[in-house]
Amino acid sequence: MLQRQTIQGTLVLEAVRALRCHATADEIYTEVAKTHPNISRATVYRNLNHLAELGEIRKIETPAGPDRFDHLTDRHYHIQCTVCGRVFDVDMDYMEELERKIRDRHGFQITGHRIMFQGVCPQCGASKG
Amino acid sequence: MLQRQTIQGTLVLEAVRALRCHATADEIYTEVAKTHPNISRATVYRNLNHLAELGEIRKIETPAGPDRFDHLTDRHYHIQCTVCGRVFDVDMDYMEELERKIRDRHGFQITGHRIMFQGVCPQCGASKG
DNA sequence: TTACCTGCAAAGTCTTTGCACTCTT
DNA sequence: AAGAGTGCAAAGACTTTGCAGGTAA
Repeated sequence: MLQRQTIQGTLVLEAVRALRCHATADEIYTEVAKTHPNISRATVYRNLNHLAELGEIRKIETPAGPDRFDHLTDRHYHIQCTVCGRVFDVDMDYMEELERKIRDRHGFQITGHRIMFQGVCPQCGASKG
Repeated sequence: MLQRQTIQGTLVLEAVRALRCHATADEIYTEVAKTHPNISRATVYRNLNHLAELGEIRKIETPAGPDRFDHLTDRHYHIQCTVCGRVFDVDMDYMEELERKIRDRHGFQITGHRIMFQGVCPQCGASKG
């Protein structure tokens, strides 16, 4: 159950941190494969999921496209560019009070919430005119 | 380009409205197949996407599991039960002002946002004790 | 008639899993 | 040793797409 120290696991974690900007599993695979060409995608996925469970990284399920992985583990919101697909952090406080409201109104035990903004990033907006 | 009136398209729309509670494509397929057994999943998917583009229904991409389709087309938020996977509407006003904040702070053209709460629904919470 | 729509099957995308082998501990 | 981790390939879940024929307008 406990994480065993492996080269692959270390490289995956380093890659998530190095790529910073919410990389996909495939991007992480490509990054790691640069120095460790024999690694398999399955190992990358397994390590990403494992690290996410341990809280070392955070998995971001995007509405469209593959999941992304964040080196920041505090709760925060994201915005995804509908043109290039990249995901960015949003500068906004986490609104815990929303969860209280829902818990009181509906009979739910709330474990969290996520907000994903959609829009066009400055770069893609500029390139189109 | 314009929607042509077909039996399949009509049935799909009716099924989304009849099922109400955020059905998956597969649930809609099953529902329609009851009266029209020869329909194919591809046709269901095509009609769902088409109807969503036309604004007749709304597609809800869930963080985990298949997309769901909502007969309500106004903007609102959702909560997904992490046990049974069902999606429910949240009784909370749409917060347009959030988008303004982001637009001003980051250089994004915002087209929308979605909030998905996670939790355990009353039913699943009760059944576990 | 036209070109959109359908059903079928195949393919596509993203992720997980079974298996035998290899490592860390 | 023991069993978690690995690589490979296959499968899995969900969705889209190519094609030939059907059908609404």
